[in-house]
Amino acid sequence: MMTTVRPYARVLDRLKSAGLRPTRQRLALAKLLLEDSDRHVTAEQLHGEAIDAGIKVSLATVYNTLHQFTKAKLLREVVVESGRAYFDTNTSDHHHLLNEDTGELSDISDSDIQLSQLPSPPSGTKIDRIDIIVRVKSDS
Amino acid sequence: MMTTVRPYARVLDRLKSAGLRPTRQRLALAKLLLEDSDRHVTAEQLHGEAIDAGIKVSLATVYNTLHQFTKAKLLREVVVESGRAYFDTNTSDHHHLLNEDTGELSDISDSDIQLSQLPSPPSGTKIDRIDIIVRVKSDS
DNA sequence: GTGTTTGCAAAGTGTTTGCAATTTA
DNA sequence: TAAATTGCAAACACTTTGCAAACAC
Repeated sequence: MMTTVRPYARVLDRLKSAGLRPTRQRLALAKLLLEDSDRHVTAEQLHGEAIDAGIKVSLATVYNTLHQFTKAKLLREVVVESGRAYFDTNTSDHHHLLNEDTGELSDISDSDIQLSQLPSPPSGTKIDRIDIIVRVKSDS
Repeated sequence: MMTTVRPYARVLDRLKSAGLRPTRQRLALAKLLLEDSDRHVTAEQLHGEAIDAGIKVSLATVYNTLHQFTKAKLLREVVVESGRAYFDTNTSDHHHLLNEDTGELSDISDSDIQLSQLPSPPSGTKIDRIDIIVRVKSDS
């Protein structure tokens, strides 16, 4: 019992400290998402998982929730292709490897990639974030 | 006269060597696109420019043409946000700087950014391309 | 109770497709 | 004239929105 209660409490605290009311749907989605630390999901995928898990939630709410979580820094949005939004449960500094054949997206830890030279940002601006996507394909 | 004929011929040759029939629409779009070397356009933008220039072309044809040009390596697609495709007239190795406040996208030359360490691609795959997007915002 | 959140369906993007009419070589 | 290309409208995938009902505090 403890083993199920503890992660639930952890998720609840994370929602609370993000200023998000721990509603039934948000808690359930947060549990699905935040329990694992290296997930890349689309809204559609997460909705499917929630339904499979017996959670009654609409796709619109999944979208809204994903954006609220992103704004609260519980998630990060990754843009790899136009027309589909991926959300990453790993919010620490890191980059991505995309298999163009399979569409599979995986993390590259910040320490596995080194930028030794950077342009200086135009005056009046500062660097918000640097996204690196290493696109690979079958070498056959 | 010469000054207008020459770029037209250049564009015509580029279409021909890409194996694309130089139709009226393709020639016109190619002229709009390929004359300048650092453009980032959306289909909608280019369609607007074509109409303004008095070229009769449909949005569907603009989309088709952009994709044909991309396949023929006359353009390169840049993914900066989900839900909108940008096409870059600069097909050489380079990266991008995105102003998140204005949406403005500009080039970073390959020599202004140095990757000193890279992960090795998973076995059976090879690196196709590395996309780096430096996202900046107002520092106020 | 009061303000927030939800679900639904409807509307909104941006993009692609099917097919008859047109154009090109 | 044969094959490729075009335009249109309709279909598409993904995402957002408006609003009444349900819920959390």
